Amino acid sequence: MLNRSFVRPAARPDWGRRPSADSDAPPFFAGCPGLLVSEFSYGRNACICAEGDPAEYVYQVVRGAARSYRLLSDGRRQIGAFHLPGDVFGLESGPTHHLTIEAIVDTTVRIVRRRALDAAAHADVSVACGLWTMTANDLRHAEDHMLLLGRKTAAQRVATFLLEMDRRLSVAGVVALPMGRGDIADYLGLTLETVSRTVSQLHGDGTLGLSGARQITLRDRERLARMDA
Amino acid sequence: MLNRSFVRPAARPDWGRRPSADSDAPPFFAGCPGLLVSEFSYGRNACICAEGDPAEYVYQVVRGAARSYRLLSDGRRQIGAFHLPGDVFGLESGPTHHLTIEAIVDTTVRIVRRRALDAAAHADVSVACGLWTMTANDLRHAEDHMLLLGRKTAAQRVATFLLEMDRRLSVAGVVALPMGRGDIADYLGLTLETVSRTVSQLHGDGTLGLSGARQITLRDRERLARMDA
DNA sequence: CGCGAATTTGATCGACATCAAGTACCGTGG
DNA sequence: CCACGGTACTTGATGTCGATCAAATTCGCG
Repeated sequence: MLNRSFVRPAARPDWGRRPSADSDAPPFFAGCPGLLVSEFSYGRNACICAEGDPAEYVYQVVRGAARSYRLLSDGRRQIGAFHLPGDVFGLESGPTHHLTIEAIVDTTVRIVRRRALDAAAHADVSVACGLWTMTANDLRHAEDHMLLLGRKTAAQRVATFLLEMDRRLSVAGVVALPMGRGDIADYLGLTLETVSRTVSQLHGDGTLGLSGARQITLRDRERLARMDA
Repeated sequence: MLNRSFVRPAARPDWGRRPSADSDAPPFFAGCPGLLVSEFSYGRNACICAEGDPAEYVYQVVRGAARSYRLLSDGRRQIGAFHLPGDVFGLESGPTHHLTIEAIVDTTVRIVRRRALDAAAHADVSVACGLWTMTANDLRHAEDHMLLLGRKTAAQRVATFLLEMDRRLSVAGVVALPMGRGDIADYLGLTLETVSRTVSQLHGDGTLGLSGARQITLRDRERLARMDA
């Protein structure tokens, strides 16, 4: 039943802390005066926050990527979302995190205290609406993903995934995936072998170009979109 | 591929409109002065709102039940949630609905205008937080459901479903399901035959008591919870 | 009571999982 | 720069769970 190597979340690393600095990622709650933002880095596979932890911080990816997931008792894992540069994650309405979140590669994030954000929301309704909108966007993504997990075929899942990553991180027509086949499989509710086979097939029929397993060129977005249904 | 009869959403019925009245369901945004609440009824399988519609109203179930879902182009359907008495649904942060919502049985809802709610949220931060919290609760449910759809076995899905319905609508130890096997299947990402077989098996081994297909007694919640993993 | 819809049950099929090698890739150290 | 080792990925053979196809039954309701 265990379909992956089971890496227990590591303790939060202390290295990498550095003073807040400007960067090229989009602003994090710009226009909120007095919101203290700091930067923090995590090594590959480091745990950023665990299910059940008090939700003390909200995060924004500056560089790198993260995965958030839930586990079944036997280790089966469902990744609910990938967080890429610019994305905000770890935002909760309640007191604790519902998902475990780990860095996929070496990752730098900005963080703000949840309490500070609450205060800003109370002072300014537009901040409160911003928080609501971010959660609503996450909900919309989850709704789309439920349709994928419940009803799409393996080929459709992979096509949807590639189009999503193309939209979110393609540069010069090339998608440079930060995550491996195992993470993709746990995101799509498949096994890594099925993901690999499906990608190979799309490569074989010319829909994809590959330069290494993680450098993918979408040669036929039309066809991918048609598969997606 | 079509795994269900395909009923196109009916037009919103006009019958059933009645003056706002107190009822036994929990209060709908209690403590918001000047929020005009009215009541509205829908027949079995009537469409309450469709994907893409402007999100003009927010709803609360008074009596009955509703399903919200998305469709693939070939008619495969994924139900994201069931809405039972007391539940608020159709709440959007953006301008349009993302899911189609239909009455499962004859259903009465309370409605408030989305604009009125926005106004109340701007006047009172606690209302804004309440809206955020409701969306966050929906998100949590969706996260749980992604784990179910992506990684649980058929038996685990049915067990999870029965425990959810037990929690949400059991009266005197009996769960009276408003929805049929087809709706359950589209909620759990299975076929109706698989749902039926799994329920039959749980009945056979004494875990469930049945009085008609939709009157279910959970005789062994412990076992269901253990199956659920 | 009788009709149509919902549900159950049975037989078979197929998509994806599992088990099992083999191969490519990448970082490290010689 | 290349050899090495480990991890990630690919590919192949086989198995299985749930889907599909196809009848019975049963249920709910007029």
